[in-house]
Amino acid sequence: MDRDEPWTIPLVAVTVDLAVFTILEDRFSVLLVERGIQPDLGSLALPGGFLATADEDLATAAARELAEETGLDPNRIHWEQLATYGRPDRDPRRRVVTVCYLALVPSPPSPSPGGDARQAGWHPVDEILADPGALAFDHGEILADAVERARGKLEYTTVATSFCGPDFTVSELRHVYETVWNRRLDPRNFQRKVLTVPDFLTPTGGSTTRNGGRPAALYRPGPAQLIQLPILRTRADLKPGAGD
Amino acid sequence: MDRDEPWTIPLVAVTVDLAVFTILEDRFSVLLVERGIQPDLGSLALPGGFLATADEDLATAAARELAEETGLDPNRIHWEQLATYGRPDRDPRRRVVTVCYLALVPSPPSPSPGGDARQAGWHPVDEILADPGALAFDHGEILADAVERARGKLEYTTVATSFCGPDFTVSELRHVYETVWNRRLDPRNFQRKVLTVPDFLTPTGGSTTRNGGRPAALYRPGPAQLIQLPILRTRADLKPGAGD
DNA sequence: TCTGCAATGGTCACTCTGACCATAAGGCGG
DNA sequence: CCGCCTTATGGTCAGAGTGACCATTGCAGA
Repeated sequence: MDRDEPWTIPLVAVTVDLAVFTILEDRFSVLLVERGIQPDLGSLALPGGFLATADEDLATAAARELAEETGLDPNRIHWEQLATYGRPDRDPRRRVVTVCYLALVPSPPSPSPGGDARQAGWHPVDEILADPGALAFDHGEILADAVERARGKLEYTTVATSFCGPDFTVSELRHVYETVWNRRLDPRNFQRKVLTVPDFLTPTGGSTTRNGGRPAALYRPGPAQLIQLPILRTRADLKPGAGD
Repeated sequence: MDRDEPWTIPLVAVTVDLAVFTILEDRFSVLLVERGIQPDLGSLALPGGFLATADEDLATAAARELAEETGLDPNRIHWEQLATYGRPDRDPRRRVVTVCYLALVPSPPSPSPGGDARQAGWHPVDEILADPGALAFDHGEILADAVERARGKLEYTTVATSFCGPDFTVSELRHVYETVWNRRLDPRNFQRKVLTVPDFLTPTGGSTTRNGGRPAALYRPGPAQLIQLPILRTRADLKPGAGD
């Protein structure tokens, strides 16, 4: 910067990007859109967009994009800020800083096309992560961070219920954990654990036979947000002889 | 937005703000600066500043500010992104989005004045948190988030060693935990636990009598970053009759 | 040499977890 | 209507981990 030239506050383009997860056909899935413009025309990417105005609140922007991309009411799903990515060359057209959010949604509607009328769809997370060039820009890195965040939050918080419908069984909740963690959990031990956590689940009083076999008790999410004695996905690995 | 007027990408001013923690005189402390300009002239605030240029990398900006504010080499301390705060009116002068980072530093040098030649100093965290209006803007909220993040990371990661010097004793590490968590830990149980965590601590082979009493073994940080079986700050609360 | 202090060694009861098996309660088909 | 299959839930046991507590050790200082 020329010393004689007065410094002015740099201004930057800001976007919000979304990592929206659900469980579809027993697979941990992420919402991706097909880019309708260059660069990376036709590539898959996380949905998102610029702030609508220079003084749009970040969370408002994220909620707007979330509603647009999923057709869901942001007040009724779990979403939270992930991180901000700010390498200057992450978009070759121009400098963009992106504030990323993750969302966990229950059985989703068919995704609706976004502003660019591009194809949106759910993709199995493990398939996308296995292909380093699958996503445009730095969205592969962002997705990996979001997946790890989601996996971790299932240990310490009650957000797993966000993947379930309004009423669910312990077995259905266990399938959420098994699908997100790629790990089989013992049905008995899992049930004993989650029913021990205070205010994790609230019994509805009803039951269901929708999964066949013995009728299962139904639950709703309880008021707790944190799990004080966490459900550790790696604990079984600590056993002698444990392989992964 | 007027439909007939073409939309242009909004540009926003971006800052990085720092929550830098240390332990000073047995107190969990945060680095604050005294504002040298309006608004809130004279108020305390977290240090930070605008991007130097429109295409300065976010992490580079954070490292630059960190070096300026603490006099420490960012390559030698633990720092990480906290979150991004983007309410449009958080600064009454103009719209500013701030990307916040937290840093954990060992026995600090005296803080150096920053660009505005304003006073910088270390303040006990609990005193600042206890006074809702202590900090300018939304820095009180940011500080609360950073404190909670720091406290949580001591459970699941090895970052507590960042508060120690190059070589430290288990007792000194325990004091870190006790100071950050405001909680007394049993010396024997703490030692047994941290020495059980794989690669948390590496014995130097030496010992020290600097704390009086029986000579204590010295350790350096081991290579581990995550603590698979976490050290839970709240576990003692789970005992029957436990009060907080 | 003795005392005090802090670190470390040790122990026990209790809690939590992983593995496993048994029983119960439905739905479905013959 | 009965038998079988499936899934959910009840129960148990051994081992790991934790909290509380006390004893011993190894230094420094008087």
